[in-house]
Amino acid sequence: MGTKRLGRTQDPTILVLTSLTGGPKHGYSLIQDIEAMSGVNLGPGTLYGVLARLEEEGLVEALPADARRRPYRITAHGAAVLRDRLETIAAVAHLGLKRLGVMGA
Amino acid sequence: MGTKRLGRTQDPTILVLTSLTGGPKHGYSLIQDIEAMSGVNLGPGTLYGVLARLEEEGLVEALPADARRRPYRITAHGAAVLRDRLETIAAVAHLGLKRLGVMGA
DNA sequence: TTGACTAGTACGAATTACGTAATACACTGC
DNA sequence: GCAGTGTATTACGTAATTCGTACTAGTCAA
Repeated sequence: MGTKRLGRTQDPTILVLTSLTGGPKHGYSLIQDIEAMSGVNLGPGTLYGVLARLEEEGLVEALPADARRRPYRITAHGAAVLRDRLETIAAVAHLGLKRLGVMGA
Repeated sequence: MGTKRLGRTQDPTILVLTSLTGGPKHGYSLIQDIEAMSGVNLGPGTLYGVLARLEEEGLVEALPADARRRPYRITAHGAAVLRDRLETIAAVAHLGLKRLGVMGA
């Protein structure tokens, strides 16, 4: 019951990067922020996996961590890549909403 | 050489459904339309896999096919689910672009 | 010291994405 | 008539990702 899930259509990568545009965050606080801004609840497996890949690709970087928190920040490169992606995504979403007859699209 | 790829961040499901809001299409023409509207080039494996899953979930339905083409149409349920999804996606994209300092966001 | 919340790690399982190859029809040019 | 190009789908294997659950551990309040 509940929400039929339509594939894996959460795009955790984009959600993480977008959340980080609001300032550096550590994993747990990313989970909360993403849930607040999108309703998507990422499990730890997903989140930390995404973070590791993003760091590997230089799209985010780790900041000095204390014992309990490992904060990350989006890099300039990450911001550029994200911007590109978001522009496409926004255009597609806008087109779709318009064709679905949603007002203000 | 091209776009460094950031994980699997293409969301073929959303792309297919959004393309179908422009009217029924068969697989091959979906590939072309999606490429035109988003720059994303879906291989046949991805496209037909997504279509099969969407049909199974009742988000799209097959129309009478001739020998060579199997057209699909988005269902009312599919449209409702998509609309929901696109609204979230648009909101996230808008927020991200705004925070990235993109004009007109 | 029990319980709730914060943080992150470990790990397996199931889905998905994605690419490549193969098949087949239609049409064009030579 | 046949080679080549474009349309259209199926088949298939693999690799990557997502996602859930369970576990560890520190902090803080009652």
